[in-house]
Formats: sequence, structure tokens, C-alpha cells
Amino acid sequence: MATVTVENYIKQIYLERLKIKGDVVSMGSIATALEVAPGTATTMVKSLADSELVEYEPRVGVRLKDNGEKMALGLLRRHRLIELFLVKILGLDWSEIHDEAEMLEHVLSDKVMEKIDVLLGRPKIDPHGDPIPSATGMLDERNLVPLNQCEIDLKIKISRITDQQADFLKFLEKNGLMPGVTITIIERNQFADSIMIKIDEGESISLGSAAAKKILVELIS
Amino acid sequence: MATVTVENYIKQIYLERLKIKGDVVSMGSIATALEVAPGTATTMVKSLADSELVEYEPRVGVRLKDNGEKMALGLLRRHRLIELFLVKILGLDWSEIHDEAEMLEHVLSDKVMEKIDVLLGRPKIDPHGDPIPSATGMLDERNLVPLNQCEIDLKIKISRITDQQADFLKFLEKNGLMPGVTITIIERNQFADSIMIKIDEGESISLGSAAAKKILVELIS
DNA sequence: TGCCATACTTTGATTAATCAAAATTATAAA
DNA sequence: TTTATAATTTTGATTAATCAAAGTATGGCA
Repeated sequence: MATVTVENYIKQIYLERLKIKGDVVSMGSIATALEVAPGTATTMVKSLADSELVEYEPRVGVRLKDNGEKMALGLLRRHRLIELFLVKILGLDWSEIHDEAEMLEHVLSDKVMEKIDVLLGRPKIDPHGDPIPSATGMLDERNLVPLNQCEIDLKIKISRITDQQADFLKFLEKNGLMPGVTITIIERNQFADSIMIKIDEGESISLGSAAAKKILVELIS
Repeated sequence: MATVTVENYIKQIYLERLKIKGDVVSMGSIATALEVAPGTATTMVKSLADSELVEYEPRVGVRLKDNGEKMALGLLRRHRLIELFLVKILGLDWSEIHDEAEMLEHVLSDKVMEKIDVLLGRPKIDPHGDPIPSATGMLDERNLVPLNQCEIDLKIKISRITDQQADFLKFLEKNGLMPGVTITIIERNQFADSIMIKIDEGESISLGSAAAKKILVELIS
């Protein structure tokens, strides 16, 4: 049985890989993401390699093997189902569920996860718009566009938030910018690095590109 | 912050104390209950004493201090609320909730526990009939009698099961012997070490005294 | 081509929790 | 009172995870 620490490394390697072009994750990015000393990451990754969860090439980086990928997807599934559960069933705010799920994903039994899955109606998407892998490890990533790369005057739907910092989520919620909401970009200013959006039947808000980049949207045909 | 291990020792010391007359728990009972080597228990208890959670007298035993008692009651509350939650909200069987709760009690945040408490209507009793301590650490133990010490021909109500082994609970469930059910002892045989009980409007079952002792009942006036 | 900054790995220690086995103390029996 | 047995503590090791700091490669720049 994998320890909580092992599970966290595997999940983080998976998440880091999503951010890059290739499929070899650097030691540095792992150490930074997990907030451990570089040497600690090296030691752990070597032991993950001994367990056949990853392939490790010194001075190059690490790549998940099938076992590891399966474990990562399982954890992602747990994490996202738990987040949805915390919002839908227990009524927590979406800004406070991430850290909670981070702990629970290592502890809930498969039996409990199955009950939660059924209770929620086998959902496909979590409260931040992240897709929930199936029990068999299938993950369907939708084709979404960052809000800052969107054209002006089109009707678009907020579909996914890629930053789960509590403060950012609270800001979005206060301004009605949650997944499902439809908006239009009414103005963009390259030099001011900002866009102005208008919520359907609602207010207008100005966003910097750093914030807009974290909001993924879908065009409404 | 106390580790999971520390929490488990504290809780176990509390539970062992309930089983005895005095309030000093022996090292041996702790080691046995937690399934660790005797020396391990000694080491840990000494460190609990350093943390001011217990008083430890070598070769004598250990007694919870106020801090420790508070922690134990907090854990008991979590454990029992979680058990009820697993049965009532997630629909698990009462025979499979103990081990699950054993893990979750160390991980769920106070915020989540409060949501669960509210969702369940601030319950006072868990699925096995164990009382749930209040958030302030109050615990009202009812005055219950072991079934094997009960008089014959009285109407009594099953109120609490003190053994949470899955197999025993499954046996009870299959025979309709769950908290809330009213029964009558229709026969007892000192020498055969058994009693015969009859469920109201239902079947008769014979129980050995070892099993009957684990079923606590209440007289119906 | 050679050097150097940066990224990475190694080394030596530390902490929490554990064990087996040896040493000690207390208890109950003779 | 002495002794044997049972309970407890000590000792010396181990495992998982971590750190700081010292050592080592590698890739780009001069």
C-alpha cells in the first residue's frame, strides 16, 4: 500500500506533466510544488522508481509508468468527487474544499467513494469545472480556451477555473464568475493588459490577463 | 498538532479506562489494544507525558490529564458522528463503519464535522447506541444493563452494542437485534450458560452469556 | 574551447514510530 | 523470606520522510 507521501508525489508528477509540452517532469518542479528540499525529491523519486511507479533518469527527470498514471488518475478522481461532495452534500463553499479534499483523497475507502459517486449521480465535472476521471481511469478533457485569448463580442460560457486559491475563488464567486455563467468580452486593451467582460443580464467587470488566463471558457455556437 | 498515532493512544487510554474500576490504565492493556510491542507503548506514553496529555507513573500506569481527556472526547465525538453519517447519509452497513470512522476521525476538519452534525440534526446517539459527546465535551452515559443480567419476562429495549466486530454486528442485524428493538427474555439456563429471548411480534433466539453481555438494554416501564 | 551558474545528487543527521530481545521490577506463591 | 513468573522498561536497530550543506554535472555564454 502506498503511503500518503508516495500518493502525493505521484499525483504531483501527473499534474506537473500537464503543464509542460513533453512527458518528462523535472526534479525541480516537483520539489517546488511539494515544498520539499531538492534532495528530498531526488530521494523519494528514486524510491518511486524502485516501486516501478515511475521511470527516473538522473539529471533528466521523471516519467510516470502505467502503474503510476493509474494511481494518479485514481487520486484525481477521488479528489474531484470529494470536492463535489463537499459542496453539494455538505454545503461547503467552493473556496474551502480543495485543502479538505487533499487530505480525504488518501483516506476514504473505495466503498465510500462508490457511495459518494452514486449519491452525486456519477458526475463528470467537479465544482471548479475540472473533469472527473471515470473509475476505470478515463478522462475526457474538453477543448477549452483561456478567457484572455478569446475574441471580442462573442457569447461564451465560463467552464473551468484553473487556480484553486481560496482568495481567487472567493473573488470570482462574489462577482458571479462561476462555471456555467455566460458572458461576453466587450472590450480588450492590449496595452493596459486588461479585458472588460459583461455577464449576461448583469454587471461588467474588468480583468487583468493573469486572472483571465485562469478562466477557461467555451464558445456558445 | 497531535499526530494520528498520538490521537490513537489518547483515545485508547480513554476507552481502556472505561473498562476498569480505577482511573489508572496499565501499559499492557494499551499495548494489547493498539497491537504494538510493550516497549513501544512505554516509549509513546512517556512522550505523551512530556506533552502534558497524561500522567505517567513507571511500573504503575497512565492517567489522562484534562488536555488528554478533552482530546479523547473530541475524537469520540468525531468517530461516532462519522459512523452515523456513514449509515444515514451514505448508506453503509453498520458492520462496516467502524474501521472507516477510525481513519476519518483524524482527518475531517472541524468545519466539515459541524456540517455533518447539522445535517444529522445534532444527534445524541450513534448507530451502535453509543452516546455522542457534545462539541463542548459533555457525555451523558445512560444507565443500561447487560442483557445477560436481566430478569426474565420483562419488556426490555435493546439500546447499545458494545462490540463492533463486523461479524458480530452482521449476526445481530440478520436476527433483528438492533438498537430500538424491544424483546423479552423468556427463559434462562444458568448451567447451559444461555438465555432465550423473544423479539416482540417475532422470533425467538438463544444467546450465550458472552454474546448477551455485549448487548445493553433498558427496561421499559 | 573552457568556464560558470544552475540544477541536481549525495552525504550525514534528525524525528516519529516501531520491533526484538535483554534487563529490571513487582507480585504472588512456596 | 526467598524465589519464580509476569509485567514493564531499556537498549540497540530499523524504516519513512525529511533537511542543510557539500559535491557534481550540463548547457550555454564568452
